[in-house]
Amino acid sequence: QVIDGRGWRTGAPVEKREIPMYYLRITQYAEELLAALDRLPEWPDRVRAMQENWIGRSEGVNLAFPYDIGGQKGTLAVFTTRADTIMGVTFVAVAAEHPLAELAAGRDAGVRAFVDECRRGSIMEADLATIEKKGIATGLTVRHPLTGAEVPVWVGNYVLMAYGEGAVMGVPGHDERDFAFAKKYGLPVIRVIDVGGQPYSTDAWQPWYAEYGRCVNSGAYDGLEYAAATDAIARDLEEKGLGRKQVVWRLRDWGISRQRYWGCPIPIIHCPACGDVPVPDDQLPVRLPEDLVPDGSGNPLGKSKAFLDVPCPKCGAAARRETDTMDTFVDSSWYFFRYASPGNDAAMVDSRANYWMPVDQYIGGIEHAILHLLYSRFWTRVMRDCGLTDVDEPFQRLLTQGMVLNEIWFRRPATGRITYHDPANVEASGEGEARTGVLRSDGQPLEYGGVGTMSKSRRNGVDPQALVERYGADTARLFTMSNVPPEHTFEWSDEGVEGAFRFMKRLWKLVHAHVEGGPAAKPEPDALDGAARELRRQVHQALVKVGDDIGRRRMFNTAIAAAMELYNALAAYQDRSAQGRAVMQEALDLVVLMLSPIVPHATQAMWRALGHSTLLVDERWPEPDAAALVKDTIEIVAQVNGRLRARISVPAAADESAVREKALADPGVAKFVEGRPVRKFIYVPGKLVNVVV
RNA sequence: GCCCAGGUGGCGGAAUUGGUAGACGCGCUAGGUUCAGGUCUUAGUGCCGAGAGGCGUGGAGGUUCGAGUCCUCUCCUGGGCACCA
Repeated sequence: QVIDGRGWRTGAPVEKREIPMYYLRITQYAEELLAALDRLPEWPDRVRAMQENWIGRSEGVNLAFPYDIGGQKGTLAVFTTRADTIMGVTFVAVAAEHPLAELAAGRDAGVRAFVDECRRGSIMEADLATIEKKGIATGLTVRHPLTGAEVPVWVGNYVLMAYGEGAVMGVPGHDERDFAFAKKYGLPVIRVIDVGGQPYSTDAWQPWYAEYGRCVNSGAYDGLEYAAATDAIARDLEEKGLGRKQVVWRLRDWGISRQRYWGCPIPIIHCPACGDVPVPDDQLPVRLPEDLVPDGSGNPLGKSKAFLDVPCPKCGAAARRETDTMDTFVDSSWYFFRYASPGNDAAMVDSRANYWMPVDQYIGGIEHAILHLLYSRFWTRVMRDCGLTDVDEPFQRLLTQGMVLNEIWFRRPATGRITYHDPANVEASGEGEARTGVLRSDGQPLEYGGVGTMSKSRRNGVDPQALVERYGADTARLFTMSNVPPEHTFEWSDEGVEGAFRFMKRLWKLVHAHVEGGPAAKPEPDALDGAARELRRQVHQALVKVGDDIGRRRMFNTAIAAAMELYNALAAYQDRSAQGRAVMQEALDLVVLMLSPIVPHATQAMWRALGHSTLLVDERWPEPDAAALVKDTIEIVAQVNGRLRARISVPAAADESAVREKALADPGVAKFVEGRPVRKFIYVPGKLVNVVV
C-alpha cells in the first residue's frame, strides 16, 4: 500500500513510496472482543464504552447494484443500515479511491481532476469531518437491485474507502447528508418513510425524517416497520443474488510495521525467487545491530549490509532482510505474561503464567483505554488460540488513575518565544477570571493559562524529589492520596501538602506523648468506663471503615479522612489512668497499622516507639473486635413530616413502641405535632423515626 | 451528531442500599502563646435571621412519610468517537 513516509523519528519527510505493510488480523476477534466486555464487571464503564465505540459493530444489509458499462458487467456493492429506505435511492456515491471512480476518471477529464483533488486532501480524519461535502457525476449509471431503475453514480469526497464497501446508496429523503448533497446538485428527493404521521416536505430537512417509521411509496413493502421491512428486503435481495444481511465493524486491522530503527525486527526475509519467507525458529530472535547511528537520512538499518544481506532460508540465494520494526504496542501487549515466566530462555511463556494470570489489579492512565488495553486483550486471545495460555482476558480489575493538574503561568514577549514559569515561583491571587500573578524574581506580572496537565514544556510539574527532601516521602504519599479518589484528576496545592505534613507531625507528637508515660497494659473491655468504651468503639469502627475503603472501595481519600477523624478523637481523650492509657495504647497501635500502607516509613518508626520490635510489612491487617463495636445506647433521628426536629437517645435494644413513646414525648417533636393526630409513624430500626401529621 | 462521566459551602471533596446534606482537609474569623511575623494551640465557620425558625445539592416538574440519590424535561462542564452509510 502507498503510505505517507513521515514515520521517521529523525530526518526530513521522504517521498511517498510503495512499501509492504504488516497487519495483525484483530478484526477476526472483533466479535469476541466486543461480547467479552460484558464479562469485565470490574473495569470502569467509561473504558468499556470507549472500546465498544472503537470496535463499532453495525448491523445492516449489503446490496449490489448491477451495471453494464461499455460491455463491462459487474455489480457495485453498498452497505446500509437503512435497507428499509431502499425504494428512496436516487443516486449512489463512491469514494475517490473506488475502482468505479477510477474507471470513470479514465473516461472523463473532469472526473479525473476531481478524483486527484480528493486524493491529495488531508488524510486526517478530524479534518475530513469539517471539509465541504462535494461530488461530481461520473456519467455512469447502475441499476437498482429491486426496481431495475437507472441510478446515477457520483464520486463523493465524504465517502470513506476504508468503511463498508467504500460506496453508499444515496437516500436524500431520509439521510441528512444525502439530503444536503441532493439539494446542492439538483438530485431528486423521494419520501419513503412515514414517521408517526409527522409532516414531510422536501423544502427543508427536519430531524424526524431520519427516524424509524413505516414504509410508504415502497410498493410491496408499504406499511412495514423497520425490522419487518429490512427482513423482507434482505430476503428479496437474496433471492435475486443481489444482497444479504451483514455485520460491519469500525475496527480496522492493526498495522504493526514501523519504519524505525529502534524496535523489535519483523522476522521476514525477502527472496527474489521465494517471496516473503519467515525467519526459521532456530534463527530467532532477529537481533538489531546496536552500533548504528541515525544521521537523519533514513532508516539506518537500510544502510547496514551486515543486517540486510542474508541468504534465503528456503533456497539459499542472496536475499534481503526486512528493515521494518514492530509497533511498540506489540511489546506492551504481553510483557505481563513474560513477567510471570522469568528466566525461561527456551519459550515465550511457560505454565507459571497460567498460575499468575490474569493480572488481578491493573493500573494505568485513561490514555490507554483503547489502544494498549484492546491490543492486550487481542494478543492474549491469540496466545490462547496458539496454546500458550489458558486465559482469555489479561486484566481482571482495572483502575484508571487520574492526572495531577497544576497552574500554567507564562509571558508572551512581543518578539521571540513564549516563556513558561514554575507556579512555585509565582505570587498569585484571585480566582478564576480574576486570577493574577507576578514572578517573584522580578516582580513583573505574568499571564495566567488556567490549570492543565503537568508537562516539562509548560514548566508546571512538581518535582517529587523536592517534596521528599522537604517533607519526606510519607507526606508526599499522604497528600497525593488524601484529596480525591485515585481515578479523579486533581489540582496540585501547596497548602494541601502543608496540611498533610501537619497531620503527620500531630500524630507523631501524640504517639510520643503517650510513650513518655511508660508501658501500658492491655485494655480490659468489661472494666472500661463510658468514655473509654466509647473511644474504643470509635477505634474499631474506624478500623472497619479504613479496611473497607482501602480493600474494597479503593477510596484512599476517605480512608485517610477516617484516620484523621479518629486522631481528633484520640487527641481530645484526656484519661491518663491505667485503663485509659491501655485504651490509648491499643488505639495508637491500630492507627499506626491502618495508616501503614499509606505512610509506611513514619508508621514504622512510630510502631517501634510504641514498643513493638516487628516490621509493619510483616504484620497482618488487624481484625476489628466485634464486641467493641456494640453500642449500649443509640441516637435516633426524629422527623416530623420528613423534617429533622430532634435527636433522641434510646437503649440499643429498644423496640418500636418504646422509641415511639420517647420520640413523641420529646419537646422538639411535640412542638410540631401539637395535638394533631398522628396519621402515620415510620420507624427505620436503629436510624430514624418520622411522624406524619 | 452519537456515546460516557459529572454539576454539592469561599476551595478540594464526603454522603457506600431512598433515611441526620456538607465527613476530612484547605481557607477564613476571633482568642491564647510570641517583642513581632511564622510555627503551635483553643473556639467558630452552608446561606438568611437578634431569636424562634426558614432556605439550601445547576434549573423546572414528578414519585415518596422522606430525594444529592429514583423518574421526565432542560441548561452547563469535561472526556471519547465522528462524513461510519
